[in-house]
Amino acid sequence: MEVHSKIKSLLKTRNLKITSTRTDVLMQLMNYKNAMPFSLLQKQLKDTDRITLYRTIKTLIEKGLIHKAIFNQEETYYAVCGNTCTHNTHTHNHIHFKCKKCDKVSCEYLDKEVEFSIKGLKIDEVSINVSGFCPKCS
Amino acid sequence: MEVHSKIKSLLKTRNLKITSTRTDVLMQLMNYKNAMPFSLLQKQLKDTDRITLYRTIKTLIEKGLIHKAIFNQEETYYAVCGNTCTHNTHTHNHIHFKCKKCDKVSCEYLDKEVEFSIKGLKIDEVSINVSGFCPKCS
DNA sequence: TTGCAGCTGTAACATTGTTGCATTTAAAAC
DNA sequence: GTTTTAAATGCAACAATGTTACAGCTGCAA
Repeated sequence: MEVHSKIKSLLKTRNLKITSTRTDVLMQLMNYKNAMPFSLLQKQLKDTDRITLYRTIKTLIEKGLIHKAIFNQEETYYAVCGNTCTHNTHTHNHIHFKCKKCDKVSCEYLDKEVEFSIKGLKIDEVSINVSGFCPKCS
Repeated sequence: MEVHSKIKSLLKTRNLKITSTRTDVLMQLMNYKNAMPFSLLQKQLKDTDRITLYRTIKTLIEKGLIHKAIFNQEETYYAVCGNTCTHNTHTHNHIHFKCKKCDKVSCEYLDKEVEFSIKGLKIDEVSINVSGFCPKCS
């Protein structure tokens, strides 16, 4: 399916109106090979109001269409979710990698889901962020 | 060794002057059984200037005496490091756990260090944050 | 084509954190 | 115990990031 139709269908299945901001955001994230920093998203969509952008992102996250990656308190990055995410389950068998040199953030998929068990604790969400050097920067 | 002397010695080994703010911060973190949210630290040390507190924390992190835990973009939590941390190596064979109900954040130590290998990437820092329910809240 | 729920833009505000600069203080040197 | 000074502190100003309230606009269903 062509990207634009795919976006429309994604929005429709979540009962979201097809607005230009939503389409633009999803388009940007889909075409960007890594997780996209907010500042870049804002730059690319410079005619879109900052607040609208925040609200759009919030909605898309809530509906399981995109997710965010944060390393410490640095800039927030966004990426589209796989098919497994819905409004109530963000299943992420992936982790986030950030290159310390070029700052690129990417989603890395793992063969097996990482499991933790710590006595006494009922764990239901795991977030793993690793940093190091990407192929280009090593 | 008594806590106050221990703090003095910790600061001395890092060539840090023994100031009341530094002593107070370390005292608070050492006496608090979990990782302490910044707001609480600020409340406990309400006579200390906010900026000084930020700078003190920054220094203590740089010297490997404390570390921070962040879940998404929520409040920052701080905890004292184990003996293995220095100014250039924050060795953490521990992960951070946040209870979704009571918001307590704790450091959980793992038997074995978690290792990741993803083809092409040179990984050198791993940060793992899990959330769920603590014994009291399950 | 019309009605309206819900999306958008503007303004105002809150929080978190940083920087510059003048003053104070820890602790080394005397 | 005094003096000295590099480092630490407190204040003011600022920047970034994000939220809320409200009036106006728009997607889309009837």
